[in-house]
Amino acid sequence: MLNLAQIGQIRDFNRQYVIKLGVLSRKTYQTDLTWPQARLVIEMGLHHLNTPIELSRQLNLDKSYTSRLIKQLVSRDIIVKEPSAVDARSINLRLTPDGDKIFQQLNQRSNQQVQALLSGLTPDQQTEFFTAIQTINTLIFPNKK
Amino acid sequence: MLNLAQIGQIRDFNRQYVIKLGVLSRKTYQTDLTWPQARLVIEMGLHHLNTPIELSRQLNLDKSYTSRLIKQLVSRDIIVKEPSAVDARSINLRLTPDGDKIFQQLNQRSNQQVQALLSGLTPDQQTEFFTAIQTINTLIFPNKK
DNA sequence: ACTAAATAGTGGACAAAAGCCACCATTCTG
DNA sequence: CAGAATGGTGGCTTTTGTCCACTATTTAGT
Repeated sequence: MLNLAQIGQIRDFNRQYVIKLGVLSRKTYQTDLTWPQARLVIEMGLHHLNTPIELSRQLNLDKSYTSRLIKQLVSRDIIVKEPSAVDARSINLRLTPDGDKIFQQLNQRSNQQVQALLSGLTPDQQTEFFTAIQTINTLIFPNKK
Repeated sequence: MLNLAQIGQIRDFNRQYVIKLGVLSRKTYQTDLTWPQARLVIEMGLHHLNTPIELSRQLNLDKSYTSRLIKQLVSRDIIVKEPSAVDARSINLRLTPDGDKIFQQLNQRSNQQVQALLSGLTPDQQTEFFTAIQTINTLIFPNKK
């Protein structure tokens, strides 16, 4: 078991890391999207989540809020709604070509942000960083394919 | 240099970790504080930041917003303002005895949350986790005492 | 097959969180 | 000593998020 000083260090790290990532990533890069809108688009493009309920669960957002965000994106021709073939209560969402362009843009800039974050490190240090992330990932989020 | 797949894994981790910590930590445990208020109290208790400007910088909050949060905490006798001896523009903040109790409570529960997060791991895995956090910490936040 | 519970989505109303701007007072800098 | 920078505050607005109620469908139990 870890002692209190160690727990404290973990919490310190957590606070700092969250703030740092928040600052870095809350940018939406000339896409005219708000940050929550961009989160939806990124999840759709990256993980191919295509129902409102999946998105709201993944992003931990209220489903009515999610519904409104989707509505905003639909009205801007970034995503489209289609009826679900398997569940009449549900809908399938799809990025439009415009939406996909926006996703590509967000995705590319996000990659650049991470690279910038690591740009002060040597290649060896970057690998060390990556390995540590993998370690934490498998320990904390074990149920991943 | 890391390749795109690795960058992608890091970003995946970042997103998940931020969401997880957000969910876990946004609780203020019967303290009747809002989350931003609690953040201020924790920073004060933990790092002894005692001016509004330090707090706003550390938490990355707008200074007018910070000012309002402080006002709320003062009105609830959780912190007090005192004139600064060294800079007449500034103020010193201090937790009242009540405020300190609240801090202790928040702090203890936050520790328990981290412990709960790690409770599914063996002691060896917990140590592995801690080491990985330390690695990332020193790589990303090198300028720490 | 039938009913009750659970689930997906929506909208109204509202609260919480945060940002922008202008301003004052003080301190720092050249 | 003038001008720039800094710390703090308040007005005002926007963004973000929550709660609740409701409809339509699907699932589970019997």
